[in-house]
Amino acid sequence: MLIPSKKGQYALRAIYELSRRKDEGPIKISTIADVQVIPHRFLEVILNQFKGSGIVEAKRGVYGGYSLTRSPSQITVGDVLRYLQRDRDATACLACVSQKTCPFFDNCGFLKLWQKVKAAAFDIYDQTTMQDLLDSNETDIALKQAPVE
Amino acid sequence: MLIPSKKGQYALRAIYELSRRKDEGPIKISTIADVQVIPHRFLEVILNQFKGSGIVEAKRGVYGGYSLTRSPSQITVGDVLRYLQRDRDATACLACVSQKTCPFFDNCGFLKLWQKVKAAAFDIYDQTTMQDLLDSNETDIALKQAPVE
DNA sequence: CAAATCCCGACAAATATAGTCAAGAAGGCA
DNA sequence: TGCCTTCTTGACTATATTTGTCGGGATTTG
Repeated sequence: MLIPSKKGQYALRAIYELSRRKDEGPIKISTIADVQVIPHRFLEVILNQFKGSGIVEAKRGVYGGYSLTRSPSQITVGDVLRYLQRDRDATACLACVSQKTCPFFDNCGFLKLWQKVKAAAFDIYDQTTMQDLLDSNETDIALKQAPVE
Repeated sequence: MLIPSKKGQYALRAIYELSRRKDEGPIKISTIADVQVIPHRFLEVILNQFKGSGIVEAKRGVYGGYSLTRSPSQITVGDVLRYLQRDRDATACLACVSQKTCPFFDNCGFLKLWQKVKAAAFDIYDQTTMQDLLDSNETDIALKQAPVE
């Protein structure tokens, strides 16, 4: 998974939405789900997994919802993706499909290659903050409204 | 898929094996499967998909088997992975999970990010030839036999 | 012709991903 | 207090994808 699964993309979109509205106080799951077109129940599961991540926090009750615990410029795509994967990465060998079933163990000629690629991908993910995404999206919209001909 | 699935890894290992033995004439599927620990029948399917790729060619009959059509230094990991994916990439949007279901179409803030990551990965894959893998593996083995202390 | 080998399409099994549900806990407010 | 709203939790189901298998057919060589 270097281009995230739907779940990963939902997570990012949800956190992106929270970033967009960081000054509106807690945002309800149902609001995020509506705006970002994510199945409500599934988003519950997803956001719940971010408990303890230090990225979001939840509040129950009438004025409850989710909000960010740090500013969008301090949350990277890498943070989000890594957190979503934390248990899997521990066991699974990123190089071969699985260290147990790889017949070459530490002598697999492809291992270094996979590591290089994963590093390259996470270089990019780690350098991209939620704030960057907000900014780049605004630029896009501006360009569309006043296109250069 | 930027770190290849098992199938992709099988394909690479098979072509790697053909590279190692490029001077031995056609190699039987069953030989490749044995050496590289790949399910025989599955490998049949996989190699069959490379028909028309310009990477390998098959010969039937008693002294039949597979062989490369170009030298290992002219086959990149990118060639192999791309060929394996050719039909999928045509329809599926590499950016969102699928263009049809992505609610943001061409306005998805993440699209450029996925493209960047995919490009970074294929930069590496396209620069890595089968010959490179052969060479690097030999170096590894040499280092193990005479480790620097 | 027979034996070896690839070829082909359909099928089956395993795994991963995506999504749902029901009941509970907690916060806010009258 | 009691009620409404919202997150919490864990189990459950459904769907898609990946990984394989099988039987029989086509080719080549001797």
